Amino acid sequence: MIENLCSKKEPVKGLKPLEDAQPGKVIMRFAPNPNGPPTLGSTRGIVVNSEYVKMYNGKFIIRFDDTDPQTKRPMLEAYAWYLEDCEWLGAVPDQVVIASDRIPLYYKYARQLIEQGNAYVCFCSSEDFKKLKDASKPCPHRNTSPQDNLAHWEKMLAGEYEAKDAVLRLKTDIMHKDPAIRDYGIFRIVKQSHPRPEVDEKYFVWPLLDFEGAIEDHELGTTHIIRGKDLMDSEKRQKYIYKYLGWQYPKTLHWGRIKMHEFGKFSTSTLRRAIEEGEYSGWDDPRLPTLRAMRRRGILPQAIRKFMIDMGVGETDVSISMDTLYAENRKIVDPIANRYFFVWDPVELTINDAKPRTARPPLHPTENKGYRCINVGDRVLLCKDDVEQLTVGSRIRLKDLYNVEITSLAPLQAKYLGDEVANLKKERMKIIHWAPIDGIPVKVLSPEGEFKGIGEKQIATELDKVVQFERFGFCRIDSVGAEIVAYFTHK
RNA sequence: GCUCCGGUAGUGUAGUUCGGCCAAUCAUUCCGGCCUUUCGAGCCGAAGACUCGGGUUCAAAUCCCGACCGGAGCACCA
Repeated sequence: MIENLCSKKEPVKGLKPLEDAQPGKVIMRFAPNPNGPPTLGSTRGIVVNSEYVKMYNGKFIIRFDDTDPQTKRPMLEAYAWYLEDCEWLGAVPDQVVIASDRIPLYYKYARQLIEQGNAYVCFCSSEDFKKLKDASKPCPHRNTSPQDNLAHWEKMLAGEYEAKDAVLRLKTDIMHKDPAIRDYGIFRIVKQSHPRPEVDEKYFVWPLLDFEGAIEDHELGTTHIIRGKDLMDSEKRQKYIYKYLGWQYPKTLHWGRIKMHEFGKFSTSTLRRAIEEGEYSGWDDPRLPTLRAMRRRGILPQAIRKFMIDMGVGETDVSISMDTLYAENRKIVDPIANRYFFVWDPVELTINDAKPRTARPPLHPTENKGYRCINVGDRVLLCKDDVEQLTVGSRIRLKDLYNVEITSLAPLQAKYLGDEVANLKKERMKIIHWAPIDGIPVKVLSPEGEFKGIGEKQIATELDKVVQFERFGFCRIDSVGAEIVAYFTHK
């Protein structure tokens, strides 16, 4: 009873239940065109689809919709990138399908539709057809007999027509009130080789998305489709195919556009060009919204999953800030990241009367993870930013070392003031971090540019881990050598 | 031009299906305070929204109509 009263108010966490979802029977797919690496945008499709499949103990399929060798030409490496990134995200597919391997299957159904009189080969120019279509008028080829259409189709397949000479259209309803639905094209001629060597120049006739997707969704047994709002019309179009073939259409869900504040509009093709021109270092340049870049920067897959799942499936277009993703990541990373000193734009400070000693700052302020050891003589390095705040007489605390008082600015010198930590606040002493003069050079690559400086030698033990450079931010240690390269994660 | 979809705080999101329990959820952001040998974390507090106008109703964020705003489709792209 009491539970009843309280339950109504409880907010539903996670994804909402799927309509008509039978546990164990749900089949969903993520269908990218591998014409570039996965980005944060694609990630939504990977995470949400795979999460639903997990919820219902179903089957998750990745299907490469790579049926355009020309305009949105697939990139050979990207097939593997998608699989890698899916695995990283904890969304290992139960099945992988490549559309360009299954062209004969599409031909089979095309033939069936032609024989039924539900598809016809159209020789209109696209402009002419559009005019007729917009006026709800059938084109002259609409009434061609199935026999003749079949003959034309065979010629298409044999390469006897050139690109743009002919297309195969589905007969829908030329009077349909929505012009987007009327007799749309399902196959066109593209005489260009496919990037996959297995396919290469095998085909002259390629299916268009609505056809390829419709056939595959049925063949794969897809029960639920989640796709962008921009493909809402696809459902209306594809239902004609399903009707003609006597199939049952999957349940659909749509989401709006997702845009990240920090990344303006970008398309895979413009990014690709910018990379080729050297504007970016590669697809994992920390300034890019690709998953590879996120991974390199130390954004953890769990954070991305949570971020995407919390966003849910809404038809509203969303424009979201990376801060939210960073907040999720910080929650995960903060308790496990070891702390280190990294001094950018270093300036040397000499403590005239200092005795050598070994500083032992904790690896973590709250977790009991041990200490790091830094040997200090009579000189340390400070950040230029901090030094600029100093005047002769400034008293500062060198974090986890000792207190000093500035005695000279140029050269920068100080005198030892004691180890006492109790009165720092009372004396309003600023606590600043430092680095040993024999530290290791560190370069940090961040979306805002590069930071160069010196860090503790022990950072070299953290390869591939996310650490926190105190008073700087979290970073992933990318490579270790004479110089350490780190990728900035977030504050 | 034709067609479709959406509009809850700065940003996401819950609630909209089957009107009342919504003076509206949660998170993030921002601000204030506490704590802390990091400008991190933690703790406490505060601010902040139903696009507008009509209608139906005892009662509307929720239903209807209109306007406005935003997005999308009408490709031989995906």
